[in-house]
Amino acid sequence: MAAPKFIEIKQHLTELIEQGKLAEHAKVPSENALAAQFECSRMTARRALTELVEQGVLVRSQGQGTFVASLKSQGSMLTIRNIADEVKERGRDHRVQVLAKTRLAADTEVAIALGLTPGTEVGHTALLHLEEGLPMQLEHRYVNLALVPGYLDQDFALQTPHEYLSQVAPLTEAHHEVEAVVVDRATAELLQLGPSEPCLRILRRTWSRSGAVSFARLTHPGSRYRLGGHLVMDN
Amino acid sequence: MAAPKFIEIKQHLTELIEQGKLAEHAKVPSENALAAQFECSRMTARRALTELVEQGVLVRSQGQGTFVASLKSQGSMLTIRNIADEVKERGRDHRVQVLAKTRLAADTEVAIALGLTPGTEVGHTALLHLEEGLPMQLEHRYVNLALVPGYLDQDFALQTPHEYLSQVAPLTEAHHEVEAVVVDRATAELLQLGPSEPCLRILRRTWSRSGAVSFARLTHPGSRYRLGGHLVMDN
DNA sequence: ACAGACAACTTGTATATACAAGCAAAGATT
DNA sequence: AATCTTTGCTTGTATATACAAGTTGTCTGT
Repeated sequence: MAAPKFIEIKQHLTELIEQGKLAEHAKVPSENALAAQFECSRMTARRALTELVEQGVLVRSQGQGTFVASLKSQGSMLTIRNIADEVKERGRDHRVQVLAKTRLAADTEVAIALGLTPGTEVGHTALLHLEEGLPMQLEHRYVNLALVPGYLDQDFALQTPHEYLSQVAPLTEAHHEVEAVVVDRATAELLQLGPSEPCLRILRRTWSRSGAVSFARLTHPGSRYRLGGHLVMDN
Repeated sequence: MAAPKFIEIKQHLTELIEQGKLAEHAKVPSENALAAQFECSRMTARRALTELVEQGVLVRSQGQGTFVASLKSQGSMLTIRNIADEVKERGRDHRVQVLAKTRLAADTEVAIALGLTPGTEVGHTALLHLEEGLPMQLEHRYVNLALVPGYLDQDFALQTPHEYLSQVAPLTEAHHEVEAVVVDRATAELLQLGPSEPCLRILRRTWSRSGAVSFARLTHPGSRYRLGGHLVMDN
């Protein structure tokens, strides 16, 4: 099945940039030129360009044109890391305790995050990730079983959800939010928090081609975890 | 002069959410309903909704509708944002209180962050950023005066450090870290925190061509601020 | 009471068209 | 040679229209 036209145009331009055929700061074909080339309307071409602008790939200016941006993004905030890999890169031991693995009816927050009707059954896992025997992440994850029917059959002590989902529903898009929170007593005990210790909470939704696959709540002890990010402008 | 219609619709919806007339997870009027209400085309209403979705204010699902996402303030990890712009994009008023503006000798942490010898004099500013009169960021910033001699001559009630530094030392690289922290009593009072409320702290170092320019500690009330990020993989 | 069909609603994608506003290049005038 | 005007290009905003795809509610038949 053919992708939408605006997706084709986005992919085309992204490939030109990746292959060096459109260098940084180079002028990109105009909306009219792309419309002619792809035999679509100017508004369809415009949508492709607008989305690439929002992704930081292009920049544009009324009257002047559209240009390849120079920003390249790196760092753990900008990619979706497998937590086992993060820990191993630090030369540390990673273990998982599987606390729960059930089907349950999606509440409103989970349903909206996954684009489902509230009450729809989803797969839910609760995992405690340990680094050198010390808890450093409590992961609650909700997965759309229509897209990943085998999710609850996996042994997540042996393979992280991220690893499994990467195989069966490769990531195409992610949205995440980071906040500082105070957690409930049970979570505080699981994570072995100090008194009044805050947590860093990451809400992460991921999509594959077929739709929203996973909604994860990742909770880290504030004293033992921080996120890093690194932006480089190549000028 | 009137704002574009799609901007009016965005502001209208943002106000409803802020005033509590549209609660978290509430259903938002449909594209057709908004088009009728604002006497515009469905595509214009759609553009307003689409942009609010991209800002993380709304979430939507084909066939189900459009819903209010989280009410927490959001920033972006993917770009280095000017906080005044973040606040204004939410249709909110941004003010700055200048708490301190001095030269001081860099301690070890600051010196390392800026690539200087401890004891070197740097420019230091302490600013309280307010959104609708409510504190939402305490900014401590240390700037290398060798690279930006005019830093302490600026009026940061009128122009944020980010805006000024963008002019005189354009950003080429940034590194940041995000953590959840408990702050000292003075900071808690400045930010008007609730009891035991944690904070989201962002440590941000930025470089221009000539070297490390700025080291900023940004502290946000955990109850009123979260960071968002959006990744798209073109596979 | 339940299941299936259908209608009505929603968002998603797309096209054609029009005018506004900004910018740059070319041509005309001084 | 310099300046001004005009033209042609660009992006920005907007509308009308159409069909696709997903969801929900209602109605009908069993």
